[in-house]
Amino acid sequence: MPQVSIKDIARMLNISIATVSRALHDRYGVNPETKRKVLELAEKLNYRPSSHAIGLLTKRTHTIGLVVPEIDNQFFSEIINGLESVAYQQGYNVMIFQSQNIYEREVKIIDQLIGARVDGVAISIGSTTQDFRHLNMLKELDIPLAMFDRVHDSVFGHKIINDNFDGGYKAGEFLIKSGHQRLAHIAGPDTLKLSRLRLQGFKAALRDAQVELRPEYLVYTTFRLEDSYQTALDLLRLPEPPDAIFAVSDYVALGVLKAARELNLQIPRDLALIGFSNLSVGPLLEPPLTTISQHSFEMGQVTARILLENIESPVKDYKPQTRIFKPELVVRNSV
Amino acid sequence: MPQVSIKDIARMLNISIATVSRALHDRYGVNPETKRKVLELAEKLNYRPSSHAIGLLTKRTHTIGLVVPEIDNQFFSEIINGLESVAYQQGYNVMIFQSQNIYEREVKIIDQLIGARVDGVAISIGSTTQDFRHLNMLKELDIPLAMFDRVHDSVFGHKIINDNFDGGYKAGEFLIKSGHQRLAHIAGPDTLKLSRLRLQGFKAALRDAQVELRPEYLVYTTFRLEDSYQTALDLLRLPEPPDAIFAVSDYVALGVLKAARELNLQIPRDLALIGFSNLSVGPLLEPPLTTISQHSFEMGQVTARILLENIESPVKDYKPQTRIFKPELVVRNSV
DNA sequence: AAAAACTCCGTAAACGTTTACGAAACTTCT
DNA sequence: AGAAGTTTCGTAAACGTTTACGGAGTTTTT
Repeated sequence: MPQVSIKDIARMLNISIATVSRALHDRYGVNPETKRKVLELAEKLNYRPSSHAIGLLTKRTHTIGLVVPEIDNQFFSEIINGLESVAYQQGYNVMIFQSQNIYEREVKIIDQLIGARVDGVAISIGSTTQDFRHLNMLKELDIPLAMFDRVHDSVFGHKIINDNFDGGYKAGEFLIKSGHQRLAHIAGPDTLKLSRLRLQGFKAALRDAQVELRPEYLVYTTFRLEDSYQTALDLLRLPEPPDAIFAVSDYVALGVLKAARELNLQIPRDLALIGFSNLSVGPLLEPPLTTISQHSFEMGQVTARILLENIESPVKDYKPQTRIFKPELVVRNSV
Repeated sequence: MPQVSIKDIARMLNISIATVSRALHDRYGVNPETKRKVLELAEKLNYRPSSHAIGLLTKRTHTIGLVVPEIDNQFFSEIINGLESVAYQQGYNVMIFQSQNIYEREVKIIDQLIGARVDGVAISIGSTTQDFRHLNMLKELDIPLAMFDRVHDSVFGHKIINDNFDGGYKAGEFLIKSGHQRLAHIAGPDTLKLSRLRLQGFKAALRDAQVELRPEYLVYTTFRLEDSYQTALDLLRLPEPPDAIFAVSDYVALGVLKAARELNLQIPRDLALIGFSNLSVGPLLEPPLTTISQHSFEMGQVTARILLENIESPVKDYKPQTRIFKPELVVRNSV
């Protein structure tokens, strides 16, 4: 049998739908006997209220839409968990979508979220997105928006970000303090703001310590393992290779690790290595990977809090908030 | 300004909602001029159809609900990606939920999915779930159900599973073929069927090769890294330690790796190690991890296909299908 | 010039739910 | 016994959309 509605129950019990509704909601003024019958039948028929009907009527869905580039990325899945933990606690539920870094898909997802009349949207913008109209549309529709990690200045909404500059700085600083001079950086795509900032922070640390960054020691890669492995290999095969590498992410650092093993380089003896993100496998690598940690779970929590506060407060025109998280150096044995 | 409806557009243009609806859907019999005006205004006002209204009316949502224990688990996120790829292609979208292996949450999610009137449900059952009424309810409500990886016999629905017995068998067989005799197994919780099956397969391989499995070489652990590390440590500190370990998962194998390093054991010289799942970091470990691979992406695709076929076909009482995937040995250097 | 056909559009019902309003029926008070 | 209050319930509108049906107005046919 298909889904049962409040109408069906009313008909079967020969009462009105209003009474059924009241009984189900434990409202005042309904005969205990009637109520018992309603609840019993509802239970028996597996009645579940239609969120469509309720959403249509109340214009509230108690749902927030969450868009990430990809979920098979520990950083994002930790953020998701943080965000969900807060949302559930406040009686909201979370619809998760992946943009796969494909612009068209991101737009389509946003359209769907608008269509689903979610109460708010949290997003980490895909790397290929250049046009932000779909996001700014949310403001016009009075749908609160929170961006995390991958944000953009031209978009109206809350921003919860990492201080990537600071992370890069800390990485450079630590490598220098550990006695290294020939520092290299394997950077991420220049189109990504986080790549640029980590690089800038790194450069600033070298400048402050008056350490030179040789041009050939600054190389770029994508986040694919093959690429970072190849890039690292090229870097380490230079006539005069670096004695320390700051990798833009732990994933990339894994590529370096592989390349170093290939060349029979001992880490940290021959080469110091520091990553970024604090992957959970980090401590289990040989050697355990020194890295910059990003408070991902907490970022998710804060994103949810800011968004929910915005949703629950009746203010029409909200002031976007910005929260910046300072990354943290996690010292293990790779430096 | 808040969300615009078809009514608003009709009012502004002094036409009826029916005409607006027809114009938007490119239906026959609407004046090109009128149509132009409608489309223009809809575009200008960022009109998006309410999925609630449509869902209410048509009883179809083109949405499937996906429930996994956790997404920060590569196996599941690969399945999700496989499932999404097929679903999107067929014009469906996917709502992802995490049960966190908490029974109450799983029930609540199912209730929500019923309330949201999704067209179908795909689930990997949480490890703590003992009561399956919430899942069997789906059948009563004519909502197609597909279970993947963690299924249960008493639930009516499609089943897409791994042959975990075969995986365990292959692991044991390979270790023996590689010349090892003192084989150990670090098993997962006995409550999980996949743990029991991998163990049984492993045992069968030993039996077939007439290799003894010493009682002290069979130990249990959870999937937490700390636990598997400790368990491995205890195992390797036995007076006569094993010379080969089959770990119930790659995560657990990581714990073994750590323990082995702690004890200065060389892998594969002093100890052979084989995992299960084929984590993406596997090839980057030292040594690269031999493992049993599970075709996760493909499992997701098949789950989607079976579910969608069921959804699109008008058959009322469907026959549950079962698809069994054979895992595959991936030989690297840890054996 | 009337009939027929076609073009374009509006009316209304339906989906499932909540809730304001009001109306019976019953109980209590004076 | 009538007034007043209480308990219990039903009516109806609204949310946004699709679609069957029918009705004008216009064009074509005979």
